[in-house]
Amino acid sequence: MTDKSAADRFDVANRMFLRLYQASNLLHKTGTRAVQAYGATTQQWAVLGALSRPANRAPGMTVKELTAFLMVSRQNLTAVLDRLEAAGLVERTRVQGDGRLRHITLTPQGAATWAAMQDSIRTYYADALTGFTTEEAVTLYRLLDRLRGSLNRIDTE
Amino acid sequence: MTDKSAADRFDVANRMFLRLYQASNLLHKTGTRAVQAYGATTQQWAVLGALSRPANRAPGMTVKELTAFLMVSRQNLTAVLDRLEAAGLVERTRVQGDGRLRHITLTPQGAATWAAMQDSIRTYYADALTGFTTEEAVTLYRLLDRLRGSLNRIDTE
DNA sequence: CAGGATATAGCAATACCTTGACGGATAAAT
DNA sequence: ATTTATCCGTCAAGGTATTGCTATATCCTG
Repeated sequence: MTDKSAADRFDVANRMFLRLYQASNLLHKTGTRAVQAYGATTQQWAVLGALSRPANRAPGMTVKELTAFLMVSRQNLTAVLDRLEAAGLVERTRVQGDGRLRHITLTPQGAATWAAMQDSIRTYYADALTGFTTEEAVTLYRLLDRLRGSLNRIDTE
Repeated sequence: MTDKSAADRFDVANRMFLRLYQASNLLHKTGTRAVQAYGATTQQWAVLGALSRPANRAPGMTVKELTAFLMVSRQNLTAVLDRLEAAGLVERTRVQGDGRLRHITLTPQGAATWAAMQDSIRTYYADALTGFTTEEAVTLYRLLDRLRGSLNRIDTE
């Protein structure tokens, strides 16, 4: 029956989005606790992680690139960067050739902090994925990636 | 090799949590936009949804039950309930037999608003799950449910 | 060179989320 | 009956997230 399957789909969506909401809140709660010894939060962790990737390590990333990568608003990211800059973990430098841009780079202290955080992050990931096979984790990643894609489509329409 | 699979697992976890972070932000952004005509947000939507379930419709839910259901702090929920109460959508009433408790119930206006929101919610769910089979949505729900469980275990340890 | 698009930045308003601490009212246990 | 525990609200501080508006550069195109 079409009615029944439509009702099922609605019910599944309802439960799924509630779990997404709960899991996200728990991620920030437990994740921030995992790195609080370094004075960081999950969002700051995400920014440091983005900047520490080999391809972005040397040249840094512009604010625009960071907002595109993390999918957050510029106004929100500015505040996070302010805190990271105040903590001495990140630096904003003007770009030669295009004065509008500022490249966000890790400071030596930021790189050291990121390196020091790795053990805690490893432990956190291991704890969070207890009971998950790597294949299941990959499946979850792919489904979340597609959901992100469809939500992003809704957003930019 | 143990090293290789451990590195893979770390990498998968890293990508998966970034997608969770992004999808969650997009959920609140696009979801709130979907119900903003009713003056609601995704969190208020979640509260109204909890209260409108048949089992909880008549007696209402205590603050403690709501915080357990939504997995948010009491202090946070109080503010959300204040806004819903100010909007006339929910009511706090003292419970006979146990004066410590307050039952949160939908007002007639709250029930009407919830009913009116259903079309927008249906459309939103359909849009968000475009490209997903119902089976895939179920798989995502189950994986998120397990992730929520393991994060909750981390939280309460 | 003028005009439009881009990039950064600040300010304001609103809402959500956490932790911690304090207090009042009520109920349960000793 | 006194102590202990539970439920709820409040105040405070810190951080994250959105939208909307304004401003200041800079770059590119016509």
